[in-house]
Amino acid sequence: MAAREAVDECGVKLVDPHKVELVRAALPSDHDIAELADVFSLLGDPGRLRLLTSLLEGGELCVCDLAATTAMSESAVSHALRLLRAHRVVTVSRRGRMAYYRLDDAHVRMLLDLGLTHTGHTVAVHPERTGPASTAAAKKDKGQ
Amino acid sequence: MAAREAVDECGVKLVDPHKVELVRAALPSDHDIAELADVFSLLGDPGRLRLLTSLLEGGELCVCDLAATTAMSESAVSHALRLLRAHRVVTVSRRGRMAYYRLDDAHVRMLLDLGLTHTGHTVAVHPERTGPASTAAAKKDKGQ
DNA sequence: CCAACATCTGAACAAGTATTCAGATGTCAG
DNA sequence: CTGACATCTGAATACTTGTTCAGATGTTGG
Repeated sequence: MAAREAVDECGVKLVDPHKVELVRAALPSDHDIAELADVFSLLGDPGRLRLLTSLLEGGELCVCDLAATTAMSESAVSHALRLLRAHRVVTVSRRGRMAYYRLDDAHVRMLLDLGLTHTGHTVAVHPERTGPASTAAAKKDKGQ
Repeated sequence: MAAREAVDECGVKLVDPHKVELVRAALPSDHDIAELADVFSLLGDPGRLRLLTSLLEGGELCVCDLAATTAMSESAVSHALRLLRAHRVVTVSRRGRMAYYRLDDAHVRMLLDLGLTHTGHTVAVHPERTGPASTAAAKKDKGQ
Protein backbone atom coordinates (compact mmCIF):
# COMPACT_ATOMS: atom_id res chain seq x y z
CA MET A 1 0.00 0.00 0.00
CA ALA A 2 1.98 2.94 -1.22
CA ALA A 3 -1.10 5.06 -0.86
CA ARG A 4 0.52 7.21 1.77
CA GLU A 5 3.17 8.57 -0.52
CA ALA A 6 1.03 10.35 -3.04
CA VAL A 7 1.81 13.98 -3.72
CA ASP A 8 -0.36 16.63 -5.24
CA GLU A 9 0.62 19.41 -7.64
CA CYS A 10 1.92 21.61 -4.89
CA GLY A 11 4.15 18.98 -3.38
CA VAL A 12 1.92 18.21 -0.43
CA LYS A 13 1.73 14.65 0.73
CA LEU A 14 -1.66 13.03 0.65
CA VAL A 15 -3.08 9.97 2.31
CA ASP A 16 -6.09 9.37 0.13
CA PRO A 17 -5.60 11.28 -3.14
CA HIS A 18 -8.72 9.83 -4.70
CA LYS A 19 -11.00 11.03 -1.96
CA VAL A 20 -9.21 14.36 -1.87
CA GLU A 21 -9.88 14.79 -5.56
CA LEU A 22 -13.53 13.94 -5.13
CA VAL A 23 -13.99 16.31 -2.24
CA ARG A 24 -12.14 19.08 -3.99
CA ALA A 25 -14.36 18.74 -7.03
CA ALA A 26 -17.48 18.80 -4.89
CA LEU A 27 -16.55 21.88 -2.89
CA PRO A 28 -18.36 25.10 -3.78
CA SER A 29 -16.40 27.81 -5.52
CA ASP A 30 -14.42 30.29 -3.50
CA HIS A 31 -17.03 32.88 -4.32
CA ASP A 32 -19.88 30.77 -3.01
CA ILE A 33 -17.91 29.84 0.08
CA ALA A 34 -17.16 33.47 0.76
CA GLU A 35 -20.80 34.42 0.34
CA LEU A 36 -22.01 31.68 2.61
CA ALA A 37 -19.39 32.51 5.21
CA ASP A 38 -20.62 36.07 4.97
CA VAL A 39 -24.16 35.05 5.77
CA PHE A 40 -23.12 32.90 8.72
CA SER A 41 -20.88 35.68 9.90
CA LEU A 42 -23.83 38.05 9.87
CA LEU A 43 -25.64 35.67 12.19
CA GLY A 44 -22.56 35.17 14.32
CA ASP A 45 -22.89 38.33 16.38
CA PRO A 46 -25.09 38.35 19.50
CA GLY A 47 -26.34 41.87 18.82
CA ARG A 48 -27.40 41.15 15.26
CA LEU A 49 -28.81 37.83 16.37
CA ARG A 50 -31.02 39.54 18.94
CA LEU A 51 -31.96 42.08 16.32
CA LEU A 52 -32.97 39.47 13.79
CA THR A 53 -34.75 37.36 16.36
CA SER A 54 -36.70 40.41 17.43
CA LEU A 55 -37.77 40.99 13.85
CA LEU A 56 -38.64 37.32 13.53
CA GLU A 57 -40.89 37.70 16.56
CA GLY A 58 -42.23 41.18 16.05
CA GLY A 59 -42.50 41.22 12.30
CA GLU A 60 -41.89 44.94 11.93
CA LEU A 61 -40.18 47.25 14.38
CA CYS A 62 -38.66 50.70 14.37
CA VAL A 63 -35.12 51.48 15.42
CA CYS A 64 -35.91 52.74 18.90
CA ASP A 65 -38.05 49.72 19.71
CA LEU A 66 -35.33 47.44 18.41
CA ALA A 67 -32.85 49.22 20.62
CA ALA A 68 -35.14 48.49 23.54
CA THR A 69 -35.65 44.81 22.80
CA THR A 70 -31.97 44.16 22.13
CA ALA A 71 -30.51 46.34 24.86
CA MET A 72 -28.26 48.10 22.39
CA SER A 73 -27.69 51.78 21.75
CA GLU A 74 -29.69 53.24 18.90
CA SER A 75 -26.46 53.99 17.11
CA ALA A 76 -25.24 50.43 17.39
CA VAL A 77 -28.62 49.24 16.16
CA SER A 78 -28.45 51.59 13.22
CA HIS A 79 -24.98 50.40 12.26
CA ALA A 80 -26.03 46.78 12.52
CA LEU A 81 -29.17 47.40 10.49
CA ARG A 82 -27.15 49.12 7.81
CA LEU A 83 -25.00 46.03 7.48
CA LEU A 84 -28.03 43.76 7.35
CA ARG A 85 -29.65 46.08 4.85
CA ALA A 86 -26.56 46.01 2.64
CA HIS A 87 -26.82 42.23 2.58
CA ARG A 88 -30.53 42.33 1.76
CA VAL A 89 -31.38 40.57 4.99
CA VAL A 90 -33.77 43.27 6.18
CA THR A 91 -35.76 45.95 4.42
CA VAL A 92 -36.80 49.31 5.70
CA SER A 93 -40.02 51.19 5.08
CA ARG A 94 -39.89 54.78 6.21
CA ARG A 95 -43.05 56.35 7.49
CA GLY A 96 -42.59 59.89 8.58
CA ARG A 97 -39.47 60.22 10.63
CA MET A 98 -39.52 56.59 11.70
CA ALA A 99 -37.87 53.67 9.95
CA TYR A 100 -39.58 50.33 10.28
CA TYR A 101 -37.48 47.26 9.62
CA ARG A 102 -38.48 43.72 8.78
CA LEU A 103 -36.85 40.46 7.82
CA ASP A 104 -36.65 40.08 4.07
CA ASP A 105 -34.59 37.00 3.30
CA ALA A 106 -36.09 33.54 3.23
CA HIS A 107 -32.69 31.88 3.42
CA VAL A 108 -31.62 33.76 6.52
CA ARG A 109 -35.05 33.26 8.03
CA MET A 110 -34.71 29.52 7.66
CA LEU A 111 -31.20 29.48 9.09
CA LEU A 112 -32.36 31.61 12.00
CA ASP A 113 -35.35 29.42 12.57
CA LEU A 114 -33.33 26.23 12.42
CA GLY A 115 -30.76 27.71 14.74
CA LEU A 116 -33.28 28.89 17.28
CA THR A 117 -35.06 25.57 17.31
CA HIS A 118 -31.87 23.93 18.46
CA THR A 119 -30.47 26.47 20.83
CA GLY A 120 -28.06 24.76 23.13
CA HIS A 121 -28.55 21.19 22.19
CA THR A 122 -29.86 19.16 19.35
CA VAL A 123 -33.45 18.23 20.00
CA ALA A 124 -36.25 17.48 17.61
CA VAL A 125 -35.81 18.16 13.95
CA HIS A 126 -38.22 20.28 11.98
CA PRO A 127 -37.49 19.32 8.41
CA GLU A 128 -40.92 20.27 7.17
CA ARG A 129 -40.25 23.95 7.67
CA THR A 130 -39.45 25.25 4.24
CA GLY A 131 -41.75 28.23 3.96
CA PRO A 132 -40.37 31.69 4.68
CA ALA A 133 -43.41 32.66 6.71
CA SER A 134 -43.35 29.66 8.99
CA THR A 135 -41.00 30.94 11.70
CA ALA A 136 -41.16 28.38 14.42
CA ALA A 137 -40.44 31.26 16.71
CA ALA A 138 -44.08 31.44 17.68
CA LYS A 139 -43.94 28.14 19.48
CA LYS A 140 -40.75 28.70 21.37
CA ASP A 141 -39.97 25.23 22.55
CA LYS A 142 -37.36 26.32 25.02
CA GLY A 143 -38.51 24.08 27.76
CA GLN A 144 -37.16 20.98 26.15
CA MET B 1 -50.23 61.52 20.05
CA ALA B 2 -49.56 60.39 23.54
CA ALA B 3 -49.20 56.85 22.32
CA ARG B 4 -45.78 57.63 20.94
CA GLU B 5 -44.40 58.92 24.19
CA ALA B 6 -44.10 55.75 26.16
CA VAL B 7 -40.88 55.20 28.07
CA ASP B 8 -39.35 52.02 29.40
CA GLU B 9 -37.52 51.44 32.66
CA CYS B 10 -34.27 52.77 31.34
CA GLY B 11 -35.75 55.99 30.08
CA VAL B 12 -35.75 55.02 26.43
CA LYS B 13 -38.64 56.19 24.31
CA LEU B 14 -40.73 53.51 22.74
CA VAL B 15 -43.17 53.56 19.86
CA ASP B 16 -45.00 50.31 20.53
CA PRO B 17 -44.36 49.30 24.14
CA HIS B 18 -46.77 46.40 23.97
CA LYS B 19 -45.03 44.76 21.06
CA VAL B 20 -41.66 45.49 22.61
CA GLU B 21 -42.72 43.70 25.76
CA LEU B 22 -43.95 40.70 23.80
CA VAL B 23 -40.79 40.47 21.75
CA ARG B 24 -38.60 40.89 24.79
CA ALA B 25 -40.37 38.07 26.56
CA ALA B 26 -40.04 35.81 23.55
CA LEU B 27 -36.33 36.38 22.99
CA PRO B 28 -33.98 33.57 24.00
CA SER B 29 -31.81 34.06 27.03
CA ASP B 30 -28.48 35.80 26.72
CA HIS B 31 -26.83 32.46 27.20
CA ASP B 32 -28.73 30.83 24.38
CA ILE B 33 -28.14 33.79 22.12
CA ALA B 34 -24.44 33.68 22.85
CA GLU B 35 -24.30 29.97 22.16
CA LEU B 36 -26.14 30.28 18.90
CA ALA B 37 -24.00 33.22 17.83
CA ASP B 38 -21.02 31.08 18.64
CA VAL B 39 -22.18 28.33 16.33
CA PHE B 40 -22.90 30.73 13.49
CA SER B 41 -19.58 32.38 14.08
CA LEU B 42 -17.82 29.06 13.68
CA LEU B 43 -19.47 28.71 10.29
CA GLY B 44 -18.66 32.30 9.40
CA ASP B 45 -15.07 31.75 8.42
CA PRO B 46 -14.24 30.64 4.85
CA GLY B 47 -11.46 28.34 6.01
CA ARG B 48 -13.57 26.53 8.57
CA LEU B 49 -16.43 26.45 6.10
CA ARG B 50 -14.27 24.71 3.52
CA LEU B 51 -13.04 22.40 6.24
CA LEU B 52 -16.53 21.45 7.35
CA THR B 53 -17.81 21.14 3.82
CA SER B 54 -14.93 18.82 3.05
CA LEU B 55 -15.88 16.66 6.00
CA LEU B 56 -19.49 16.75 4.89
CA GLU B 57 -18.41 15.47 1.51
CA GLY B 58 -15.60 13.15 2.48
CA GLY B 59 -16.97 11.80 5.71
CA GLU B 60 -13.62 11.23 7.33
CA LEU B 61 -10.32 12.87 6.45
CA CYS B 62 -6.92 13.31 8.02
CA VAL B 63 -5.23 16.64 8.60
CA CYS B 64 -2.97 16.59 5.59
CA ASP B 65 -5.80 15.67 3.22
CA LEU B 66 -7.91 18.44 4.72
CA ALA B 67 -5.07 20.86 4.18
CA ALA B 68 -5.05 19.79 0.53
CA THR B 69 -8.78 20.13 -0.03
CA THR B 70 -9.02 23.48 1.69
CA ALA B 71 -5.78 25.02 0.44
CA MET B 72 -4.72 25.86 3.95
CA SER B 73 -1.46 25.18 5.76
CA GLU B 74 -1.49 22.12 7.99
CA SER B 75 -0.90 24.34 10.97
CA ALA B 76 -3.88 26.54 10.17
CA VAL B 77 -5.97 23.42 9.68
CA SER B 78 -4.85 22.07 13.01
CA HIS B 79 -5.73 25.30 14.78
CA ALA B 80 -9.13 25.43 13.14
CA LEU B 81 -9.82 21.81 13.97
CA ARG B 82 -8.89 22.40 17.56
CA LEU B 83 -11.51 25.14 17.73
CA LEU B 84 -14.12 22.96 16.09
CA ARG B 85 -13.16 20.11 18.39
CA ALA B 86 -13.54 22.33 21.43
CA HIS B 87 -17.07 23.13 20.30
CA ARG B 88 -17.87 19.46 19.72
CA VAL B 89 -18.45 20.06 16.04
CA VAL B 90 -15.92 17.48 14.91
CA THR B 91 -14.41 14.42 16.50
CA VAL B 92 -11.04 12.90 15.97
CA SER B 93 -10.07 9.26 15.88
CA ARG B 94 -6.33 8.68 15.90
CA ARG B 95 -4.93 5.74 14.03
CA GLY B 96 -1.22 5.49 14.36
CA ARG B 97 0.33 8.86 13.73
CA MET B 98 -2.62 10.10 11.74
CA ALA B 99 -5.65 11.92 13.06
CA TYR B 100 -8.89 11.38 11.20
CA TYR B 101 -11.61 13.97 11.66
CA ARG B 102 -15.31 13.79 11.02
CA LEU B 103 -18.39 15.91 11.53
CA ASP B 104 -20.08 15.11 14.82
CA ASP B 105 -22.87 17.62 15.35
CA ALA B 106 -26.28 17.11 13.80
CA HIS B 107 -27.23 20.73 14.38
CA VAL B 108 -24.22 22.10 12.58
CA ARG B 109 -24.63 19.52 9.85
CA MET B 110 -28.16 20.75 9.19
CA LEU B 111 -27.15 24.39 9.22
CA LEU B 112 -24.29 23.63 6.87
CA ASP B 113 -26.52 21.67 4.57
CA LEU B 114 -29.24 24.30 4.54
CA GLY B 115 -26.66 26.95 3.89
CA LEU B 116 -25.02 25.07 1.05
CA THR B 117 -28.28 24.38 -0.74
CA HIS B 118 -28.90 28.11 -0.97
CA THR B 119 -25.47 29.41 -1.84
CA GLY B 120 -25.64 32.37 -4.11
CA HIS B 121 -29.16 33.34 -3.25
CA THR B 122 -28.70 35.53 -0.26
CA VAL B 123 -26.02 38.16 -0.30
CA ALA B 124 -26.01 39.04 -3.92
CA VAL B 125 -29.05 38.15 -5.90
CA HIS B 126 -28.07 35.48 -8.35
CA PRO B 127 -30.85 34.68 -10.78
CA GLU B 128 -29.63 31.36 -12.12
CA ARG B 129 -27.36 29.70 -9.65
CA THR B 130 -28.30 26.08 -9.98
CA GLY B 131 -25.03 24.75 -8.77
CA PRO B 132 -22.00 24.43 -11.05
CA ALA B 133 -20.52 21.73 -8.90
CA SER B 134 -22.82 19.66 -6.77
CA THR B 135 -23.90 21.50 -3.69
CA ALA B 136 -23.32 18.98 -1.00
CA ALA B 137 -27.00 18.56 -0.40
CA ALA B 138 -27.39 15.71 -2.79
CA LYS B 139 -25.14 13.29 -1.01
CA LYS B 140 -24.79 14.62 2.45
CA ASP B 141 -25.13 11.27 4.16
CA LYS B 142 -21.64 10.12 3.40
CA GLY B 143 -20.30 10.35 6.89
CA GLN B 144 -22.44 7.86 8.66
C1' DC C 1 -38.87 79.26 9.13
C1' DC C 2 -37.58 77.09 13.42
C1' DA C 3 -37.00 73.77 17.09
C1' DA C 4 -37.59 69.03 18.45
C1' DC C 5 -37.06 64.59 17.07
C1' DA C 6 -35.72 59.79 14.77
C1' DT C 7 -32.44 57.99 12.30
C1' DC C 8 -28.13 57.79 9.82
C1' DT C 9 -23.19 58.31 9.14
C1' DG C 10 -17.95 58.75 9.71
C1' DA C 11 -13.91 58.48 12.38
C1' DA C 12 -11.45 56.62 16.35
C1' DC C 13 -10.82 53.34 19.55
C1' DA C 14 -10.95 48.64 21.67
C1' DA C 15 -11.40 43.79 21.36
C1' DG C 16 -11.32 39.57 19.27
C1' DT C 17 -9.31 36.43 15.93
C1' DA C 18 -6.78 34.06 12.02
C1' DT C 19 -2.31 33.09 10.32
C1' DT C 20 2.50 32.18 10.56
C1' DC C 21 6.74 30.42 12.58
C1' DA C 22 9.31 27.57 15.48
C1' DG C 23 9.39 24.03 18.36
C1' DA C 24 6.97 20.11 21.20
C1' DT C 25 4.65 15.63 21.44
C1' DG C 26 3.97 11.13 20.18
C1' DT C 27 4.34 7.33 16.55
C1' DC C 28 6.46 4.19 13.29
C1' DA C 29 10.44 1.71 10.78
C1' DG C 30 14.91 -0.22 11.06
C1' DC D 1 17.66 3.63 20.41
C1' DT D 2 17.58 6.86 16.43
C1' DG D 3 15.76 9.41 12.67
C1' DA D 4 11.73 10.44 9.89
C1' DC D 5 7.14 11.67 10.10
C1' DA D 6 2.11 13.55 11.32
C1' DT D 7 0.07 16.35 14.17
C1' DC D 8 -0.30 19.63 17.92
C1' DT D 9 0.75 23.80 20.47
C1' DG D 10 2.27 28.65 22.02
C1' DA D 11 3.63 33.17 21.04
C1' DA D 12 3.76 37.16 17.88
C1' DT D 13 1.88 39.35 14.09
C1' DA D 14 -1.53 41.61 11.38
C1' DC D 15 -6.25 41.77 10.42
C1' DT D 16 -11.04 42.22 10.95
C1' DT D 17 -14.86 43.99 13.47
C1' DG D 18 -18.09 46.03 17.06
C1' DT D 19 -18.93 50.05 19.77
C1' DT D 20 -18.92 54.78 20.93
C1' DC D 21 -18.99 59.76 20.19
C1' DA D 22 -20.17 63.72 17.73
C1' DG D 23 -22.33 65.60 14.15
C1' DA D 24 -25.26 65.22 9.66
C1' DT D 25 -29.67 64.34 7.31
C1' DG D 26 -34.36 64.63 6.87
C1' DT D 27 -39.13 65.04 9.04
C1' DT D 28 -42.91 66.98 11.89
C1' DG D 29 -45.77 70.57 14.16
C1' DG D 30 -46.44 75.34 15.42
